Amino acid sequence: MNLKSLAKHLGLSASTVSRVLAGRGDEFRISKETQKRITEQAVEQGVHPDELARSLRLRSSRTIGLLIPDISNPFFASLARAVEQQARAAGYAVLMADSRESHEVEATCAQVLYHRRIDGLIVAPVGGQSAHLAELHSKGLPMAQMDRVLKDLPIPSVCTDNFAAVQIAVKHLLDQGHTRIACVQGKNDSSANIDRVQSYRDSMKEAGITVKKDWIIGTDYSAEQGEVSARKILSLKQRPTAIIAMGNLLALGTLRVAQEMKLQLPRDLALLAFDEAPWASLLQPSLTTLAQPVAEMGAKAFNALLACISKQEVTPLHQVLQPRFTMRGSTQLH
Amino acid sequence: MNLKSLAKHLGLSASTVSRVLAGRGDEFRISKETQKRITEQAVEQGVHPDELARSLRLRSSRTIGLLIPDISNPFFASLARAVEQQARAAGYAVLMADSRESHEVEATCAQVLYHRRIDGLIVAPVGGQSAHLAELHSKGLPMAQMDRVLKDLPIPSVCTDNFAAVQIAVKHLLDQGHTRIACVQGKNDSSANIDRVQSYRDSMKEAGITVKKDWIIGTDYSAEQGEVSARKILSLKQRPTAIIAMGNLLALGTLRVAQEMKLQLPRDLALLAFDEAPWASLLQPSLTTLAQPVAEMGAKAFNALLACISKQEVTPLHQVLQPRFTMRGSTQLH
DNA sequence: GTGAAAGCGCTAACAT
DNA sequence: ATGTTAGCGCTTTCAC
Repeated sequence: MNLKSLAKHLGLSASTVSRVLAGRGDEFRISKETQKRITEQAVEQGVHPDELARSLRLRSSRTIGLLIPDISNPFFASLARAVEQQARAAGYAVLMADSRESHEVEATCAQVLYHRRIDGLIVAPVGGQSAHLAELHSKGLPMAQMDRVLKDLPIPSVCTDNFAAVQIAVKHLLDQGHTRIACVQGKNDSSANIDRVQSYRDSMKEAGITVKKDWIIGTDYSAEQGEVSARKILSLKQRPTAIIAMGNLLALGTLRVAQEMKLQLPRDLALLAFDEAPWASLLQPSLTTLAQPVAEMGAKAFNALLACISKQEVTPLHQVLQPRFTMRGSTQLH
Repeated sequence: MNLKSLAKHLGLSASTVSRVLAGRGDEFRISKETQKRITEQAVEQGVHPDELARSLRLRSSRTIGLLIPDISNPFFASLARAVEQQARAAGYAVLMADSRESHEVEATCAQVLYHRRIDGLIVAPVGGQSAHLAELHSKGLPMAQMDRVLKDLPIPSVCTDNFAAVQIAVKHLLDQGHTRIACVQGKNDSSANIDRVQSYRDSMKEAGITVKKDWIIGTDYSAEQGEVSARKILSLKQRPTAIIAMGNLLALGTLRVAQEMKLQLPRDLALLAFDEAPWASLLQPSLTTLAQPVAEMGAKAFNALLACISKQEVTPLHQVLQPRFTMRGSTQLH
């Protein structure tokens, strides 16, 4: 049952029905009586305008794309949730795609979404390459970036202050007397990771400590890779006494190795990790974390996108949110 | 740039271009030369048929809806990932919505998706109420259910064998000498929870143990609720010696309380939980789990939906997958 | 081998 | 205060 047949059934034109159903009856001075007739019948027959047809006609689908590298990572899952909630509240639907940390998948997904006429795209880019996204942006697709930022593109972004976060982390570890501090890093061309590692280098240099090249290891954000990296780091002759894990799954991988090697935290090894997780406080000892404000990040990214869609200026173009540091037992002998 | 303007640019009709771009050039005996001209120009100009317009014309959007109660729960996040992957491989896009465990939100989301002309809907229902979903189903919307099943609806479903899972769990705990076994349950009108609790009751009865009513507590699947429930259970005068948590977050909540009360696992309390999680093996002691085959569940749900969409019979209507039991330290004194 | 025309269901400009 | 018409971009029937 569609709008046109409802119109016929009521002896009215499709336009009139359309106007009333769009809630613009008064605006077009449709008589109260007609309005009532239409609304009542529409409810009774369960008639709603077909969104597909509307989208085509209005040149706007009120749908956004959400492109994420790994929805099974709790950090991104929470981010996705925040975006979806904001979007729904604003009357937008969300086409979700998981790029699986692959540039190729990211590129094809973005294309597919684009051809489905999304009004805008929120992306947590895989990182490293930006041409495929730049192309869509130059074709006029409104976009916003979250978490990871392709800085060569003039696309609004929202991310955590990764510099500040790692500064806090390193300072904390130095305060605890550590000097051999290592990093289990994530995807090494993702902006988040680049910033984190750079901040680590800066902070270490400032403290007068030479960072050995074996102290920064890792290729992606998975628990498996965390294990591999941690195993390398903890097998060094001069074993580091502290590790900063650049993601919650990396921390898990690192912990697995620490247990396997029977290292006692924080005595034999201090561990500090990005991302708050419900299990962080439950480990023995509990895990010191750098929480990223996910809900805020998701919401701000959506708002930035909304601004782009309505051709407004987004200022600042790149928003940086403060992390929350929670000191727990994994780094602190009390 | 669209198909029509490309046609004009080539001095051809839109029909011809459409046919070639749909890969049906040979079928319509379009000359090889024309085909080549079209394909080349299309690539060069980056022309792709507008999916919105196609959907309208073809009466199929090649989009499915995915309605989930809480995407930030790792179990559902993994499920969503599996569905999205299958869908993409089959050329479908996924409109994702999070019902936040609310019937109202679920109902509105389902409506919204329906009016966006999704070809089908995969839902992990909040549970308890089914009328809002039944309505859409009776309107002809192909549907499939995952994890939780509304058994009064003739809609295909895929879920874990919750009966078998809890049977294994209870048997294991009995074998360890426990008799006062309690449940931290999830949403008590979700089918998964109902089955799990029923199986618990059956198994206990079979073992000749009377289940006290204080032994089954809980209202939803969150860590917070897990805490509340566990606190009640562990404050009973005759404290249960074992707890089965019906979800991974519930287990976390329970653990929090156990730590707070300085209970030593498994000596003072045995804990066994649904859902495998990357942190399960890392806790001290590690957590005994009942893993659900999420990837398989997501894939099978999508396949069932696909069958519905193409009007095929789905048999069996309700698929039940076997859980994987992993015995770890939280239930076992060695 | 290719094109013209109709129509998917809607909305907006232009009637009256 | 409401209707008629055109058109969003595509596919398909029918025509030549």
